[in-house]
Amino acid sequence: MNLSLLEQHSDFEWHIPATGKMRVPGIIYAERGLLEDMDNKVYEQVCHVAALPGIVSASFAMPDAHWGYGFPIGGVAAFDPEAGGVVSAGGVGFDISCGVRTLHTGLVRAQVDAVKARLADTLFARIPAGVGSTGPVHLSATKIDDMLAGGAKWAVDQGYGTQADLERIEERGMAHHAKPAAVSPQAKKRQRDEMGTLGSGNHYLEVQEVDEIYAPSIAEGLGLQRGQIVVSIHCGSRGLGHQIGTEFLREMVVEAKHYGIDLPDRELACAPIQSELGQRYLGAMRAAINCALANRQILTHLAREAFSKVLPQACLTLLYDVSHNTCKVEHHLVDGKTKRLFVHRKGATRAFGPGHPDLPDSIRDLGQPVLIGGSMGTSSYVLVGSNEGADERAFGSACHGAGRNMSRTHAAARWRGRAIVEELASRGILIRSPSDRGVAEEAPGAYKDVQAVVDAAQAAGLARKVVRLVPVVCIKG
DNA sequence: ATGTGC
Repeated sequence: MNLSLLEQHSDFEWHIPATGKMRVPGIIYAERGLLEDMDNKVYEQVCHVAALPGIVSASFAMPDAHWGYGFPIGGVAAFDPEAGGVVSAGGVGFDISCGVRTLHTGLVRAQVDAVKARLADTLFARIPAGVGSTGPVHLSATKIDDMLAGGAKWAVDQGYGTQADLERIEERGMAHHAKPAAVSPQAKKRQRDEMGTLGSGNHYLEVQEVDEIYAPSIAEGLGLQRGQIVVSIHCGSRGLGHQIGTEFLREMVVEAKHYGIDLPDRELACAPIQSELGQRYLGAMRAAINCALANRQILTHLAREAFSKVLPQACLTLLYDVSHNTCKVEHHLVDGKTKRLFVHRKGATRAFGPGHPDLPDSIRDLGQPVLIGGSMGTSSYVLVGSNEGADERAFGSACHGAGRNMSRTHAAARWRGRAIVEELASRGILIRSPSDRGVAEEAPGAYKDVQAVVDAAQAAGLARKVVRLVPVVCIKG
């Protein structure tokens, strides 16, 4: 990115003044090195989002931002329905409610090392992974509607997990005001056999060791100690979310001119929040959020079954589950007034600070866990939201992962999946994946340095580092 | 991300 286009406000905050059709400024949180490596497309996309109707405060980008469809991945934007604000399918992303959950296991590293290969093989046999993978659950048309309305709560009611799990999921495991009727038959059909599957791309189930502690008292409060083993699951709403994104994007492009919206880029197709189309998309998107929450809940059940075969002393309890592709209704302070806003986070994590009323009682004083998935073979991090006084950054948001810095095509041409698996195995990290090409596309070298991203997020005041996690076993989609 | 590509 051309830094001469930006106004530097601090080492970690850069502004794009509102010019031309921009209604608000752009704000990018990153240090100089990350910014220099960012595609100029991120700059263009932040500016385009700033031109959408009803946007408030600023168009934000997180330190892991990269070029996405319409909105940058790592983008945050909030819209006021009272001021003609819009909802955008491209602002949520295709993989609606893609997210990460992390589970305690009660195990330490030595216990896993003793059975590591068997654990990897058992998880790989149990966890459906890859393009078009199907799962152990098959849903009739009416059952699908129950799932779309009930989310992880529905999954727990079906026997996949416990009530205690629900406490540690955003919105207690269920998005309200989901409208299964707004989801097309085609989207439902695609999802019938895909519940409890990882999918492909950057999705994974990883066994990790807590390797470093940065904030001892918060780590203790979250139940995290050095040497402990945790499990993280990264996946989303599979074919259903993708189908909903595709269909509404098409409809929003066609309808935009009827609503009098001048699109800076057709990929930013959107509809007024208060319009019929906007409301229908929100209902379908919330159903997809419930699909993703139910999916991660069923995968948790499968992981528990796999652990029980190899390490029966393990007890998998949920630390937290956070979605990073969403549009949510939240109340935030804008120009001294509390407003009801529709906050789009695309490749960005909610990061509420300590004391927020939406956090579970048991961890409210610590702040919301922010789960940052690293690239394959590198570290992941647990952060917590921070309250930087009244000056809440980006509506309480933080980064979501390392962020790509190379296209999938480029990565697949440069690396061989098998060589990467062997190299990681030599370092004690066991990868199991159905796809060599998929592994090559996810080569660690195709991603930004996750440590630089997390350090920038902390320095910018978006969130606070708590622990680092290193991979032991990775089931890769 | 995706029964991967209008």
